[in-house]
Amino acid sequence: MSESTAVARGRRTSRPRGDERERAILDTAERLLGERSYADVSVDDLARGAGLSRPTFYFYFPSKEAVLLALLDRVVAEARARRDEAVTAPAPGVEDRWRHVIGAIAQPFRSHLAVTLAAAEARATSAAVREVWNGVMERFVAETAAEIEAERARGHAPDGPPARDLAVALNWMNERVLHSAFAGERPGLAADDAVEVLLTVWLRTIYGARTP
Amino acid sequence: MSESTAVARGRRTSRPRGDERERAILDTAERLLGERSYADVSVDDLARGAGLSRPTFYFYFPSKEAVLLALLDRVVAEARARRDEAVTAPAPGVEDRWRHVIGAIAQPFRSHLAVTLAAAEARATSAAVREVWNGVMERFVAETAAEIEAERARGHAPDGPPARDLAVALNWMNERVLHSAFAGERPGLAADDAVEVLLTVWLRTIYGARTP
DNA sequence: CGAGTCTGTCAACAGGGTGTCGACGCAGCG
DNA sequence: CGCTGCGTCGACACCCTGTTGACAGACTCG
Repeated sequence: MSESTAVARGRRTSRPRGDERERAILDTAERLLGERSYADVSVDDLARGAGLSRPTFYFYFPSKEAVLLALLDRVVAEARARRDEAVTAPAPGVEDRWRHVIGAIAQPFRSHLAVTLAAAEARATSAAVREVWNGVMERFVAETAAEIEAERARGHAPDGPPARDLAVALNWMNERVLHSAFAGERPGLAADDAVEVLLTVWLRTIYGARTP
Repeated sequence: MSESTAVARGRRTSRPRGDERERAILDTAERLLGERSYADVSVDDLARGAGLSRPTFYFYFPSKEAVLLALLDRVVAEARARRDEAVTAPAPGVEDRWRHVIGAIAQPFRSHLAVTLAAAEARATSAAVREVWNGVMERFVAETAAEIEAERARGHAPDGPPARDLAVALNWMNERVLHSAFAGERPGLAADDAVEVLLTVWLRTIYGARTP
């Protein structure tokens, strides 16, 4: 897991060639995934798109899945970074804080729509993708749970089910609702409205009422 | 869409044979899907499991997908029926009513776990499965929205975002959380706790507080 | 400066899946 | 009794994946 960053191919005295082609594959993948589904993009498409033969593709990546994982890693890392930013940034109030956290996570997935949708599709069959994805969710859940507990400790949020259980429900909700909004699924929310609706559910669930 | 029921194969003077084999394929599918993933079950497995050759399988079903749709139709129909029951059944209070509705929908999907997980997997690639699934969700959402509006009209539920938007978020949440609970994904809730946690989110979201 | 080694490349193959075609047997029916 | 059509399957065409083995060019080190 977390291939891409781990693939620090050793000494590269004067061989920019390899990196270029790896890049070309990655770029081709993101482009093609914008046009058709993950299942409909073959290794051959990726190779040809990057100007090489299929066997040569396998020199750079062990599979189509690995390409997606590399792409996904970048998006996931960005989402994590944005969330951290939003959490530490000063906010005028509790409501705005949560709004920014939810929006910060959503933003990278929205702007890399092709990768997001491909990952959601591949997750159904690829254990590796599922692992990365659930790892991200796990972290969001743990952080959310801690934040809810802090609010309860401060006396701002009422008691109720275990904070972690609520965090699980809320984070999975966000994942599913944002996915359906981004993919234009029906039933679904408009992508621009989604964060505000989700925020309402979060606030009411955590604080027992919209205005804590 | 909705193949199975529509496949009322015409006059069958004395040919119970065909129905038996169709049944055998369906049974084999549900059994095999309990053992491995949808992707790992081939048409050949289905055919052999039902005691026929691959080409003969195609006499009964146009594809593996069609078999899953037939299986899914039954589960979906049951979920719809259970929900209708729960809605009309007398309930001691508002909270119990919602609890029974959520639980009623969850139950058939839980007891036909293999089909549920296979459908979730296939939805990623099959437009037909997605259509059936989203059709079910659409109906649940519409009904939920109407129920929320009724509660608002009665003065029991506070105003807020459009009822339909909340209904979309809540129903997708249930779908995703129940799926992860049933599949044993992490992060996830214990299958037995899930309904109660979801109920809390529903009540707080709809009524603004746990106890309306 | 030439032998060795490493990166990069691809034609050809093996294997497994899907869906189709054409032949064939075996009912019931006129 | 011979026709019609359901049910059946062997064999085929096709597409996709991942591997093998041979080979070219460049750097590198004695």
